[in-house]
Amino acid sequence: MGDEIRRNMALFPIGIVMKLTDLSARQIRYYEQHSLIVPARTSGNQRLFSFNDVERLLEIKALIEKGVNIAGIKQVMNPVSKESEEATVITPDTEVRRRELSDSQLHRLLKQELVSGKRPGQVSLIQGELSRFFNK
Amino acid sequence: MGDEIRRNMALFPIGIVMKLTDLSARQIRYYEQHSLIVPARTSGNQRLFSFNDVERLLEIKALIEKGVNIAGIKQVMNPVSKESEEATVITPDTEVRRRELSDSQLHRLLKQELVSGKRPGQVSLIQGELSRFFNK
DNA sequence: ATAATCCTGTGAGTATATCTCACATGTCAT
DNA sequence: ATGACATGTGAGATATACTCACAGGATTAT
Repeated sequence: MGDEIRRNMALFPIGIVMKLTDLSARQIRYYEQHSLIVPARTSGNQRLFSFNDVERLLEIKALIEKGVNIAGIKQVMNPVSKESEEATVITPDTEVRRRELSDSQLHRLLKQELVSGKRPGQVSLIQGELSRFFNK
Repeated sequence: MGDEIRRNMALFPIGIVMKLTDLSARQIRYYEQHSLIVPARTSGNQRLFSFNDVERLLEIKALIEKGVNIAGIKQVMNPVSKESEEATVITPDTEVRRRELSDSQLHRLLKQELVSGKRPGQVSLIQGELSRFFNK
């Protein structure tokens, strides 16, 4: 429960996300334009991405590489939740809020199957990939 | 071992670190100037901070708030190193360190208030603070 | 008391990073 | 060939960050 809270905190500018995901800025913005991700913004309108955003981007990338188009990705991936849309932006007075993005396990299972070709229950490649960056 | 590698990955620009630590850019740069932290740089010379850097900054902040000066913080904290093992090298600032060391008042303060029950560099309280952001 | 030192604020001027918008291009599938 | 899709690229503007210098309050030393 409390586990996932900070994964929603907006931390990274697009430059870092580009390196983390090996996607171009154009691609990242394009995916946002199509509501695949909804990164937070600074007061100056700069995008700020959370761990969850990076995870989603890695999933998106994997699907793209499999030839899935945007519409297909929309079908397969969890829709961006209301809660995620108001990602936690860090401000001087931010008291971190508790929120839980818990629903649509069905979507998650579908996504995992499509992405990894594995049976549900297995950790997806993508999640494993992201964990290489900050979990271990 | 592989555990710590990613904690050392440069991810955050200074603006994010300011919010995470509630330190001013001036302070952060000043601490770097005195080698308390050594953030990475982008190709364009922008600072990039890792989780470890943020952790160190939170430790530094806690010490500052206790009235410890830079020299004292240097004494108490683990030296910055790429490898866990680092030889004690005599550097140009050794002289300064020695002079500060002669301040028995400071030394006693550090020993009593900061290293009580702990080994230097293991500031569990502060690490707990960082975990509020990422681990929970 | 005066001087020196430490730490942080602030401003100027410059450089880097990111933003939006528009147009171009390659790849498919009609 | 036409068109939709996904991405590249460039221009112009804004935001963020950089270094350097000076200022000043608080402490510490002379």
